[in-house]
Amino acid sequence: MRKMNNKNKTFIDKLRSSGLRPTNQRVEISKFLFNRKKTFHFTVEELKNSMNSKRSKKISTATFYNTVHALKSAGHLKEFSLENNTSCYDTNITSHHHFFDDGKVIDIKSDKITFQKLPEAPKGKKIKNVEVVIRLENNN
Amino acid sequence: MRKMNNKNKTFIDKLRSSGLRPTNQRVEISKFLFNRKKTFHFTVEELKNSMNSKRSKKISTATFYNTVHALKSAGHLKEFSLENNTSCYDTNITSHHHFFDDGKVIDIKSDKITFQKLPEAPKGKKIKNVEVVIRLENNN
DNA sequence: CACCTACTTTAGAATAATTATAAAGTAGTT
DNA sequence: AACTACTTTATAATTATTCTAAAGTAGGTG
Repeated sequence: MRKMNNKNKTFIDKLRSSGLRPTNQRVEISKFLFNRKKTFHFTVEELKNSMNSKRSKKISTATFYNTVHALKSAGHLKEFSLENNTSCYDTNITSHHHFFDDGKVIDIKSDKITFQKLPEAPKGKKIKNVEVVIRLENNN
Repeated sequence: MRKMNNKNKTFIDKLRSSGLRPTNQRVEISKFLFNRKKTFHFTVEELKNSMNSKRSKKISTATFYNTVHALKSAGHLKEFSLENNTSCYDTNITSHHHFFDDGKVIDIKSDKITFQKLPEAPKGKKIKNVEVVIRLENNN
């Protein structure tokens, strides 16, 4: 018997409306990612480990990559690069900035940073977005 | 006979004063990186290819990685991550920002961006640096 | 419902960037 | 000239990610 509850409906709709078939794996991953209060930062490897450690039937690595890319393309995830050259994803897709604190990533709400001066885009180009990273270190 | 000119002296001193033995490979790489007017952005792979294509005696990949890391640790290079998860290095070590334009990186002088508002660092932490990336796209 | 087809998932191989290893070479000191 | 610690090198190993091609499934269609 297939599990199904009213939570799933939300994610099935979310997937469908993005042109993605709501397969079991995609629904499970969506539920894991989006069914939470706080925004969530993760690498694909971390996502895979957290989910699969709780599951008897594992989801394959390729599916995690496929699904995360699909969700990103659909605009449900934001991607950014960490120092150590791995892709990190963020369930907070609103425009915002980040603290980087030794591998840990903390969101900064967009309105916490405002600019006095910004450069013009080179000729023929325009600004797509502005992203600020504030690197932290320990006091003293 | 060992090649030696007054340019080399500069880089030998630069290496020595950073606690790095001025080996031939390191001097050559330093000369290639720092003996130019404009600042230079590169990945290790690019550096290796540009230098080795002109050389009969090739420098090994590991040495390029070792030397770039050593120069970075000594504060002569800045590192940043590209979208495609490769490390990019910058010979401009002064505080500054970047335009990212489809893989191409363009420096933005520090004084071209000023802040009206910046968030406070979390308790026990302080701000190490603030880095802005302005992503560009084509007009229209 | 039975079937069809395009989209998905999967295990495993392939790739790319980087790091580790350990043997041979070299700088700088004695 | 000899010594020793630091470097370089080729090669293997590792890590993150993508590719491949075969097996599975969603969502029509009749």
